[in-house]
Amino acid sequence: MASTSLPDIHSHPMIRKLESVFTLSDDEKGAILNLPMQVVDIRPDQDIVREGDSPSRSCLVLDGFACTYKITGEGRRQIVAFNIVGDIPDLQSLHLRMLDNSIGTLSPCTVGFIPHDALRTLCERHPRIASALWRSTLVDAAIFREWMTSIGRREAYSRIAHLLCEMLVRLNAVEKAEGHTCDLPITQAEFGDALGLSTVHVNRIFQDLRADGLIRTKGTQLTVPDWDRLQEAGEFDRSYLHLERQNFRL
Amino acid sequence: MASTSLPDIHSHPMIRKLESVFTLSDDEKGAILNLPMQVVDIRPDQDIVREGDSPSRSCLVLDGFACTYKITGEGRRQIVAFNIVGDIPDLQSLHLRMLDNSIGTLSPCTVGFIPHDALRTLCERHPRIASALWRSTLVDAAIFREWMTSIGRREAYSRIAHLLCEMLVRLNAVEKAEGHTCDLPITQAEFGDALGLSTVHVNRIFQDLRADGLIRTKGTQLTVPDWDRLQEAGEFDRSYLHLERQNFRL
DNA sequence: CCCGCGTATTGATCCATGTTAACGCCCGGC
DNA sequence: GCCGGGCGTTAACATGGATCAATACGCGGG
Repeated sequence: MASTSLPDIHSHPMIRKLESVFTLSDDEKGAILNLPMQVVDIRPDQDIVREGDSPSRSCLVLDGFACTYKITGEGRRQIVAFNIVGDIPDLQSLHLRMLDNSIGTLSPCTVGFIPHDALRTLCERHPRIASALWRSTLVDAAIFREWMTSIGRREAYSRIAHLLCEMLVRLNAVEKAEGHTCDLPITQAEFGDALGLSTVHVNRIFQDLRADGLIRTKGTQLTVPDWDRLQEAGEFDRSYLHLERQNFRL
Repeated sequence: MASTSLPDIHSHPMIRKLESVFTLSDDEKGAILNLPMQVVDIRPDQDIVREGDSPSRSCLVLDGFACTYKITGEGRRQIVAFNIVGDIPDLQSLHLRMLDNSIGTLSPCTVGFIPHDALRTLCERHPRIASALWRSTLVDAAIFREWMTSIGRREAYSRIAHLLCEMLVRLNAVEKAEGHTCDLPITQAEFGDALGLSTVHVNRIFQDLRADGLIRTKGTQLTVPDWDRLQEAGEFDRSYLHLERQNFRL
């Protein structure tokens, strides 16, 4: 599969992501740019891969919002992660035969499928890239731990505040937010599925957050007028995101 | 630091764990056996490492039960993982500068501290071991996802049933259970902290599970008289544990 | 054999959040 | 400009689980 060439080197989301940890050599950058990648556009609310699949490739989110989720025996959905540009939400399938979760789009998405063979070769030849990819799966795990803590031990108000803080910081890190404003094409029902709350309750709390002046929304756009108070409300401390070399205005 | 030599090759928990995925060469086994390891006994309810630490070594659980946890701003505890023999609960610190969680003992524990240097060298020289360690952090993440789903979307009864199934399967995998019986030195308060429930409610549900004939307890010992029904009650499907080559009686 | 302490158990009451069911708004398609 | 569907909003009511406060049990130490 030929790779669709991207405008310039720094716009490759994988390079951008890895460079947030350390500087890549030209050789390493070249190896990434030469990865075979099948680029596909996907409509909203479509599954990219399904629980039980044994994919032979992983998907890199090039644009849009996706989510990782599981469905309960009773048919209830738990979203365990929101995936944004640069994320490789099923990188785990490189080492685990069977997917234990599904991944679906929330908004229109562009994703790049990269064969496992190519990734394995990349890792063998470039140990630093292998480490960086390992690291990125460890950051994902850190986010899981934080979400678990939110869902298990924080009340709805701070749970939502926390998630909004996280999304804003992560989107800033990939330049998909301008300061305290970002586009967040996530419905209240989807927030509920991520936070273990009902849609109705999410709605109630959103109104409280607005009334308290912590957030403002306009369509899918979120603005945070009082970043400090939102962080307090959510007990948000970004260190679990393990961001390094970030150029935050936040 | 000299390694305390262990009885025989197969009793090294790390070898046993890695061999559950693929067969190690003698060379690989030797490298693991030669890892420098400081062996320490730790009393119950002691922290092994704390959130915010930047350790230069990782700890391998050699015996006993430990847990990974976070404390909320309001001082509430969320246990995000139970650690048993063979687990390396802070392996992540090999690639992430700062720990985003604490790890503490539940029962008396023996742990082995292995310097990061030694682990990094091991990974460089033995790529298959590196992959296996990466894999094991991915399995940990899969367990996080499953717990999140339980906490977010399952009611208390099936949440507890699910966790008991998981512990029994994991303990069987490391030969720390005999069929449907195992020693589980975890208090009801600790179960509560792991499941996002109050101690009182955990107690009530345990009584329901006993009354329904799904479990029996005697001190810290758990017996599951009806494995099928317990699995149903917890919607338990072990595939997320990604066990391979297991010799289950279960 | 008794004491003391951590853990399990119980009962009463409260409340955060779920459920159900309308209704309304906005936006894209025709 | 109207229609339809998804999403947000509201209200009334139900409930799982939290909290608080005793009380009981089991076990190691003296």
